[in-house]
Amino acid sequence: MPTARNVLSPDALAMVQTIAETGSFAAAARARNMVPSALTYRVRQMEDALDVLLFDRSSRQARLTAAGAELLREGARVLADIDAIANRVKRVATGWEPQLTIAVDSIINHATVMELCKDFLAPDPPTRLKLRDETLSGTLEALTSGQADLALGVALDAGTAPGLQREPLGTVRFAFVVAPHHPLAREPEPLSDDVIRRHRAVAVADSVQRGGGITVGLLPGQDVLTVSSMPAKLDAQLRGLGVGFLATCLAQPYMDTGRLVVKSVERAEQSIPFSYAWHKGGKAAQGRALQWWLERLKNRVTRAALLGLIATSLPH
Amino acid sequence: MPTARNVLSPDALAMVQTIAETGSFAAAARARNMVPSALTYRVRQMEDALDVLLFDRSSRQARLTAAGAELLREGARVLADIDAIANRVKRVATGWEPQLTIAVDSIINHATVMELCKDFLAPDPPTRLKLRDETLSGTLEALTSGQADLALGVALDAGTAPGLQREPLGTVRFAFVVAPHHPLAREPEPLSDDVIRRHRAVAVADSVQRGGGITVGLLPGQDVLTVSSMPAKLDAQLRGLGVGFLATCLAQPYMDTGRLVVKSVERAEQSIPFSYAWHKGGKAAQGRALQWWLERLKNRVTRAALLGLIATSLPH
DNA sequence: CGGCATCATTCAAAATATTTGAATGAAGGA
DNA sequence: TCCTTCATTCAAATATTTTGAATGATGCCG
Repeated sequence: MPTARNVLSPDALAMVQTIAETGSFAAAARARNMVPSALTYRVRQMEDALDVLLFDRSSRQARLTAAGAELLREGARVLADIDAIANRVKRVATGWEPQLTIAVDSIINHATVMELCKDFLAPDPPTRLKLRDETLSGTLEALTSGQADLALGVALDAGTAPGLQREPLGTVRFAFVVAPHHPLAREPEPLSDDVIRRHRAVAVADSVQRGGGITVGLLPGQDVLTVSSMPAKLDAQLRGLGVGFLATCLAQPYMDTGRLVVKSVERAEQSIPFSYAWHKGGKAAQGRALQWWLERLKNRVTRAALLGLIATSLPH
Repeated sequence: MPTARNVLSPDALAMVQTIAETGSFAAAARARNMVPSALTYRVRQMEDALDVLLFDRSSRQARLTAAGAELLREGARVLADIDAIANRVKRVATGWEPQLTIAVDSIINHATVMELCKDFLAPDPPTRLKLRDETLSGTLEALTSGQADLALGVALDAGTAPGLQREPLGTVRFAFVVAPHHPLAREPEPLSDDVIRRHRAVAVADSVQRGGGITVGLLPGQDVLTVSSMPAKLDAQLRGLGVGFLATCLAQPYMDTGRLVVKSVERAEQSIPFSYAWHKGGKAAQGRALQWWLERLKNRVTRAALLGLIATSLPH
């Protein structure tokens, strides 16, 4: 007793295609190096399993019924799927992961990440790439929760989790900067906490999904404008909507042109080391995609470019 | 020599699923009423065809490799597709079309069409329904060009094509109406062509795809605002953006509340009969979906509702 | 209209593929 | 260490598919 799952093999669907293309059972049998009765037998098997006639045989050449035409149409898509799957399974067996998810902190230079993606994807690897934008403790959490395979831009004091490997990217200096038209621009230095507290701060929202998240650099009782990334924080401060620390590498072009002014403050100035992290496991446990990225991240210039410390010009 | 197209049958994919779910070859064999060696043989066939190991056999229970996991993941979708196709082919064989396309003129009452669609789709027929909005000669052309199976709202003087069947929906009266704040509202009646020509007309664009299309009711040299449907024409005239004829059934609520004013004109007033049309062919050549619609369109109340001559309350 | 080529099918035999069941070696739990 | 249960091997049994000859039907061409 044949069932649909037994007889609707890709080869059977391909046979229906050949019949439609050649116009007759006889021609299709010749094209497939079969004897006509074998082809008749197999079509019958399909018709029995589906309990419908796929072909109208009242004329000399058998013609597709409406049901047969429907099977032809839908079957073409399944055929393409199967061929793609077979190809994909074979390629994954070579050691490449089906997918690699990278959590990218908003401090990380976006253009550099894109350049790396371009290099990775150029030889058409089997691995699909997925980027997730994160901020603050959300970057590491994506990794520890298993939602990401690699995290770029983890602050070194952001806690430690067992089972993770880390390597340093470099250190980012933060400066307290304001727009030149902001009232704080005219205050005598160094600025005290009391003076700063009277003005709105610009803060980046933590992208963490579990727990309360962290806030950085806020003074008690201070008004705050919350944005979703470091570039957005920069923009808000350029517009004089608020004040706060910015990575000097990010703010430097604007400091050079006078659109931002550095103010010295009584608080300790910040200088934070960032790293990248991935799950522990020897080289044998890592897919080739992750190995590719870890290899590229070893490069000193790449690291600096990711932190925006130099212009994007990666070595190959 | 097995190939991917031979061995990646839906039944084989289902077998991989059972192995993953039960956790071992032995349990999967029991679940499928097979002897263990038969299952081993079939897995081997798949592995040979794909030239990859789908299972790691170094432990007591065989475990999926990365390639095997990929096949499991992608295979689930193909399985669902195949089952849906088998179901669909069988239902199409019952006489229902895979798809029915209806061209609906913009004079037709939209809510009534939706009510009919709802009734048609309620018993979950195999036929997919596709509506196309058309205007003027585009409505009939969709039918004659084979892009629609049924046309609702064909003007009776819109030409005849061989091979079509027609039935009347009813007659729509058109009145020349203007917004009360429009300058023409204060002109003495009946309005001559010379007076009308000085004011912008609102015209509906013909949706026809071949040929130049037709324009209705424009005077030579008259300014025109072209919109895409009768409801849009009504809206433009309510806003006093232009003037022209409107179906009285469409304009009546606004005439009653004084938002539109009827003006008598020297030109002959329009009263146009509309019909619906489909391809010639006896009942045996029509799918059951088209038959359903033709049966419903025989009803006198349905016809009036489609022309907006009565409120939408269809008999079942 | 008749003849002929070619179509799809039937049928039984041949060939091939799949399944069975017993035996074996290995993993892993108590 | 012993025992259960795992996956595999192997040859025989069973099932399925293919073959090839014969047949009846369609439809083209002279």
